Amino acid sequence: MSSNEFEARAIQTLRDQGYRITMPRIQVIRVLADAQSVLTPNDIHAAVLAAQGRIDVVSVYRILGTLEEAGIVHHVGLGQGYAACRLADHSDVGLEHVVCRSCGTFVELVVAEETASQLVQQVEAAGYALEGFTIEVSGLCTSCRSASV
Amino acid sequence: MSSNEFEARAIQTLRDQGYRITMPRIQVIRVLADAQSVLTPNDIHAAVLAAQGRIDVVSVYRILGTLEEAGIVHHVGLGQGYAACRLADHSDVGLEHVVCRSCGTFVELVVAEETASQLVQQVEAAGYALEGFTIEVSGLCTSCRSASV
DNA sequence: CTCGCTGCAAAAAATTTGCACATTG
DNA sequence: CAATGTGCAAATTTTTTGCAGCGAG
Repeated sequence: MSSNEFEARAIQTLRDQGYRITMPRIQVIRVLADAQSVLTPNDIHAAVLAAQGRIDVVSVYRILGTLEEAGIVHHVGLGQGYAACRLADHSDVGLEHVVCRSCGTFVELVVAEETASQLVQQVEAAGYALEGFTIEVSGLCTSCRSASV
Repeated sequence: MSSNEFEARAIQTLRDQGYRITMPRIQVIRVLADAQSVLTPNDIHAAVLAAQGRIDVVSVYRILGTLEEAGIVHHVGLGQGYAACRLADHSDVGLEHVVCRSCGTFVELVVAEETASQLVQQVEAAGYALEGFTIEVSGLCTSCRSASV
């Protein structure tokens, strides 16, 4: 999906859900559409200003909430919290958490050869009502790698 | 791994890496070991106090940093940031991000039938130096579900 | 005894809230 | 025009930093 397609789609989605189409919203959508990286509310605010736009940081927060609710953007990083590594070895592929949105309870799983859909089944079998599913892989991209940061 | 095992292992790990074993550190480890949910630094601080312990929030922050570095705890949620949903449909299994630790660049992938290890290969093929891999599944656990929160 | 770690104090940054005015539909 | 959304001001919360003293090894 191109940047323009994303913008058009996002606006349509907002409209469909009864939200108003306003300049601040368009500006935020545009910044996100063009972004090559994950942005913080602050980043977005700065980007709008840099593009000769005008917006308050507070509005950025509120708009992001709206966009998230409308399913237009993702909040990368489910939440902020620490969890003890209960599983002995997760040096290889990594670890997996099932986090309850309401109480924060989590379960750690080892997933190496299961597919995502199998994983979903397991989670549901464990009694969780699934709401979201995110896989975040962190590392260094090619350019940062060569810059040896 | 039981709560006690976790504590013992964590202390050994710290010792092995040349860190000192101090009361504040033990207290934080103990809270995390007993926790049934993901905790914020604030939560941890409160829990230590509730257990008749004594610690400063600032120390909690610093200790969490140490524990994370030592591989004893995980920081759930790779970071705070928003990303446009570029992929058309991710209503089902979810979406996946590859986020560069340094510049925040990300790539969104669709993963339904790939296994985690296959995914890792893909990521590496895309030029990323893999550092961490987290799958976070969010939903409602059984008890919150019945409480219909 | 020495260096690392902690507490205290304070600054800086991030996020939330209340309210009057502007704007969309 | 009516209701929604925004900006501004300010409070609140979260996180970071500097420094002197305590305590683990």
